[in-house]
Amino acid sequence: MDTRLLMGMVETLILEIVSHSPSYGYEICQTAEERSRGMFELKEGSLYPALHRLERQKLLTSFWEEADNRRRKYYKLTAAGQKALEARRREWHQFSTGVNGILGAAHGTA
Amino acid sequence: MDTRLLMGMVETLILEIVSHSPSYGYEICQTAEERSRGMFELKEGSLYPALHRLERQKLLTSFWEEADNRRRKYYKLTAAGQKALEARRREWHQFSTGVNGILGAAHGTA
DNA sequence: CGCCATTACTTTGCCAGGCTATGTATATGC
DNA sequence: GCATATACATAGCCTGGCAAAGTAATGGCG
Repeated sequence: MDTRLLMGMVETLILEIVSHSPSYGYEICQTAEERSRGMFELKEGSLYPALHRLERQKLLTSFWEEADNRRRKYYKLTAAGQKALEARRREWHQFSTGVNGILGAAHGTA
Repeated sequence: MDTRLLMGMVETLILEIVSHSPSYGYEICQTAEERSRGMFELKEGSLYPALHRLERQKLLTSFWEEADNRRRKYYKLTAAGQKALEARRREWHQFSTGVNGILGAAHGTA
């Protein structure tokens, strides 16, 4: 898997995962891996900076919580984050339609 | 359209377009735009360097040709290029499946 | 005939954002 | 005690898309 493909998608995936219920970095990684059936292993060096960017952009807010004797930084979607997620969803849809328009053409590949 | 999404796809799109019949930079741009229905406007600063990379990797070969009083550098797929294209096709399929596994989940979006 | 748009290729340099690697800290198990 | 898993953070590398600028030839228009 060429990780370059992930460019620009990491934030979208985070927004999506957090949109279901607040989550924290370590768990977001695992969720991404599970829900993509092993396709995406978000690396710490991509994940945490992305979370910080999203928070700076006010698409996420964070709060620390103690559970299982673990200190965790939970992130939850803001209203703006919800809107951004919807926009990114549409963007992904357009993008993949565009790619399929090229890759799929004259191949019956669908 | 977040152009970051294109990361890593430009080469694949070029391989695909050239696979039908040899083409040259300017025409590849137009083909990409048409076949993606205006989604992708490959920029010169991405296109030409990508063509050169692909040639260095021996996935494409080039030849100059004069037509319509225009000097054009045509590129055609090599056997290795054909294999690479198939691999990238599969990669794209996996990637988009992975993304849809996350974005599509619990939304019936498909 | 001069000027500009279009076609056509190339290259420089910027910058976003993925990754590796490293560092910190705590809990649990052996 | 020490290794491993959990958990967060950051510095620095490197890829590759983009804007912008340069080169050049063609053809149309006034």
